[in-house]
Amino acid sequence: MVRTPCCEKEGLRRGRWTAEEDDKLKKYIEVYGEGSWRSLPKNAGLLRCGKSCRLRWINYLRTDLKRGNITPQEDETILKLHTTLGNRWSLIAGHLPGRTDNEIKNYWNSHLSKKIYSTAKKDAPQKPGISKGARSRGRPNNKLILKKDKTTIPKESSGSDSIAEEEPETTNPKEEQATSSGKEQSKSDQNLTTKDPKIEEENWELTTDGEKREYGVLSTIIDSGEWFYSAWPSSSSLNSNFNNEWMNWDWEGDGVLGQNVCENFKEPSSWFWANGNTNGEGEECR
DNA sequence: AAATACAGCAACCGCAATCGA
DNA sequence: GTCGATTGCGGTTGCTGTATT
Repeated sequence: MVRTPCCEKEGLRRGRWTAEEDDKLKKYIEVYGEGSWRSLPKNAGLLRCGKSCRLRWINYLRTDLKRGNITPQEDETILKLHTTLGNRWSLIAGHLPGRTDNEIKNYWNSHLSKKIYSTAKKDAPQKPGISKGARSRGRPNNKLILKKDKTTIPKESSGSDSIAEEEPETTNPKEEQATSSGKEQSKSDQNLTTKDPKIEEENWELTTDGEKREYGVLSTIIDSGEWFYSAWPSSSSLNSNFNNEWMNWDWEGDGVLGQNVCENFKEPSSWFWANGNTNGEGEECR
């Protein structure tokens, strides 16, 4: 089936919007309301694609938008939500009134991902053969990964939100970027030439002495029985205490999947992040 | 001062989901 | 149930301003 273009491209303007165009769009929507994006440009006297009009309105012209820099509180909220939601920017934006998914996505890509990535790189033990300069403009897959074999798969979970979010191993940067949302998961599934891994996910509440501190997602690969934990602590620390067993977190980046190096891995009951503030420990298990 | 590199972000593109006839 | 149109989302591109050499 041939895709129908969202609008005819001929004669339409592209690129940055002018103040005049903004004004036309704003006035039209104020009178007639949002929607009917396909017919809107013609009716409003704009030489733009309807899709472009919608984007411009949603991201910049809406009156309920909050302008200005992301605050430290918002920064922290984005980090925490990204831990559990992944790259589902619209969902994250839903928790930040006045912010748009595009804004948050840009902020993540230009600020937070770098911040986290540099912390991980600095703190994590270096693997031989990892080229530090290998990553250029690509987006890192900055997620902590914990792997374990089938014998220790926990049976119970504290949540049931099933989100296909993670692929266990990808070396293609393009694939790595597409693993963070359910939608993108299905997208990349379509592109896989090998067997698709079926992943079951469980939300875990990370606590210390009954105090809720953080969330993460425990993903189990059904076929292989492998499982791994994916989360970002707000501290970006690479260590965690797991039933008093110190674990060494590695990170997935530059196409390298990290591994857990501790023995005696037990079913989790309580967690806390060793972020250097909440405790003074943080030794790695080697 | 000019050239180059880099960072930030607005906008575009393609795909999937949803809607409605 | 099917199919085309529309909408929404997330990845990516490329322009622009700023920093560095």
